This record gives sequence, C-alpha cells and structure tokens, in this order.
Amino acid sequence: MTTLGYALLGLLAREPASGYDLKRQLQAPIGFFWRARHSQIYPELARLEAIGLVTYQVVAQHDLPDKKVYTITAEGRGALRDWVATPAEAPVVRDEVLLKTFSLWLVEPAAAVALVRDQERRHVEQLQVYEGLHQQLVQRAGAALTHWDSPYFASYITLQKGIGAERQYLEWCRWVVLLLEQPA
Amino acid sequence: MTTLGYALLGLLAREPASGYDLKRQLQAPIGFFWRARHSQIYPELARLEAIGLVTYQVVAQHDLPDKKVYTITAEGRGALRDWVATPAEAPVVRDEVLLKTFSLWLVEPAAAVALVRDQERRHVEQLQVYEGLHQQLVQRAGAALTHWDSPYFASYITLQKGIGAERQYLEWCRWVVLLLEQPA
DNA sequence: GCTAGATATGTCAATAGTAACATAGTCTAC
DNA sequence: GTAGACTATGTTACTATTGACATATCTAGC
Repeated sequence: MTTLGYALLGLLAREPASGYDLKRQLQAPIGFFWRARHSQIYPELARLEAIGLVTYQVVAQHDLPDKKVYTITAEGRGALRDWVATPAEAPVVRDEVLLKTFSLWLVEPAAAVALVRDQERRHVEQLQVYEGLHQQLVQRAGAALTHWDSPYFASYITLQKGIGAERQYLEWCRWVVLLLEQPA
Repeated sequence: MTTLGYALLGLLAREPASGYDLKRQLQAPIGFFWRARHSQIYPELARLEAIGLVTYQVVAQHDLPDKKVYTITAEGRGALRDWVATPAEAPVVRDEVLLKTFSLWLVEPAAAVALVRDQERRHVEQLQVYEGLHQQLVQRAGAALTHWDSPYFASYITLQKGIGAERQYLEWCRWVVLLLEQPA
C-alpha cells in the first residue's frame, strides 16, 4: 500500500466520492499536507479496488458526464485504522522559496522583496481558504466538533494545523520584507 | 537544471565542499526545506561538473579517505543568481502525521495521543538543533548578520523560518494532546 | 453553430527520489 | 585482532510523481 492509497481511504472513510471529487479534495482541504494529480489518483483507485479496499458504482448524471462513485469497504476501513495506529514518518518539505531565500544574498534587495511578497500573497490566499473551511466546519459539525471519534473533530484539528502554519509563514514573510526594506 | 542542482549550488556558493559534506548539510541546516540522499547528490554533482557550473579537486587526507572538494564556478554563481530572481513554485509538504491525524477519529484516544506525542518529541529535538545552529550563526556572523548581501543574513532568515515552523508544530501537538486527554 | 470552460476518466513517457547493493580506508573500544 | 561506527564515493533497480496526451459530456455565452 502507498501513502496516497491511505490518503484516499481517509477521504472515502468520510463519504463516498468520485476520482474527480478526490482530486479536488487533494488540492484544497488536505492539499497542505498531501498532494496528488489525477494521473496518480485514478490508477491508485483502481489498485484499491483490485485489492478489495474500495468498491465503485457508475452513477449517471442528467446534466453532467457519468462518474464512478467509490465507497470504502469494511476491509478498507480496517486497513486505514491499522495504518493510523502505526508510527509515522517525519514530514518532508520541499519549499523552493526557502531554497531561494538561502541564496538571497546574491540578488539585489528589490528582487528579494519581490520574491517574498509573491509568497506572502500566496499565503494570504491560502489562509483565507482555510479560514473559510473552518467556518463551514464549525457550522456543520455542531457538538461533534470536540468528540474524538467524529470525523469533524479530525478535520478540525488538521485544519487548525494548516491555519497555524499559514499564519506563521505570513508572519515570517512580513518580517523578512521589513528587514529588507529597512534603511541601510 | 534540477532544483536539487540549485540547492547544491546554494551551498557551494558559500564554501567549497565534498559530496559527503553536502549530504550532511541537506540533513541538518537546510534539511527542513529540501532533502536528498547521497544517491541523488553524487550523480547531480557529476552533472553540474559536466556543464561547467562546478569544478572539483581530489584532496588527500592523512587520517581519512580521499575526497572530492567541489567549488562553484563563475557560471555556476551566475546560474544560481538568475534562478533566485525567478518566481518560485508553491511549497510542497508531505506530512504523514497530518494524514494520520485526518483519520484519527478511527482509533482510540490512547493510540492518537501516542502518535502526536511521538511527533512532539521529534519536533522538540529539531527545535534544539535549529536553536543551536542559531547560536553558532549569531556568534560567527557578527555585524554581517543584518547585511542583505551576506550569506549569514540569508542563513539567519531561513533558519528563523525553520525555528518558527518547529515552534508552531510543537504548539499544535500540545494543543491536540490537551484536547485528547480532556475528560469527556 | 461555435467556443470556452467545467466535469469526468483515463494512459504513457519521462523525471525525481528512495532503498539497497557495493567498496574501501580509518578510528576506537573491547 | 576484530567488530562497529564514521568517512567517503559510487551504481542500480525500483517506486513515486509529474506533465503531456487523449477523449467525451454538458453548459453558457457569443
């Protein structure tokens, strides 16, 4: 089993979804800690189906193309639970901006500021997306938000991590710009 | 050119180093935003040498095996500078712990706490490493620490990002444990 | 009628990255 | 002496991931 497989099971454990749905979820709500393109998702779903962790039904839509709606099986849920209880690997980050920051002393402050401001803009947007998701979550979840065995609770705590990370990134961007624009 | 190539140039722009040195630096000081194994580093160095961005000399050591010490060329420095001034890709994170957290509602609180505590331990260690590097940096850099055209400045601001990220991760771990251990 | 864009699902070639294999010199502690 | 650990450099087979290609349906606006 690949990690992406567990990511998909984690989403399907909440509700059935098509490959296309999963693709979108791997961009927005969980995209800040795991990403995948559709060219990786479709074959992975086929593999999960082949080993019996998910099943699917073709659903015809009146106004849109047909879709395959995948559902997690009891075995899939079991496999996911076992995996969660197992120690995790250390996070891996590949941040091109920080890599460029590391060599920032080679370029003029103006170019440096442009780089960091660009990143700042990106994180402002991301923060807004996550805060929107947080609002939705609080409304939908109600009391379940703080129950450890509710998927809302799990969504809530992961989302809080994302919001915290975005805020920290923003603070850093602003601090760097301040340093760079400081009169010499 | 690959991103790893620029990572290596970024390190070599500060001082000449062997593949083994670079391997170590891709673990500790810049490992939190870019990682690579030696099996990726050695071929990449050969490629950089082939296109004239670095050169090397074999250095015999009295007490240790010979090593190849790589030095960045003027072309290498130019290529690095051009790359830094170019807009960067969004950061990519692959965090297995957060992926497991997303499915944390499937396991007992005890198993959940174990997962998060394990991660907490890891980040406590990392934070200590980075804070140690910070101390070293401040001592070595002196006034250069705040000069935009000094490599110390670039190291300083990237390291601050790492320290901030570790602190944020730790805070989150402790907050989650608090929630999970809260009487129901 | 046509075009652009979203929905929807796939394949395939190429690249990036990992894990394992391979070798060899030196140091320290037993 | 020797076993284990660290320095040092490489290759190779495999896996993961990306980017491009490929196709089809439906809606909305021109």
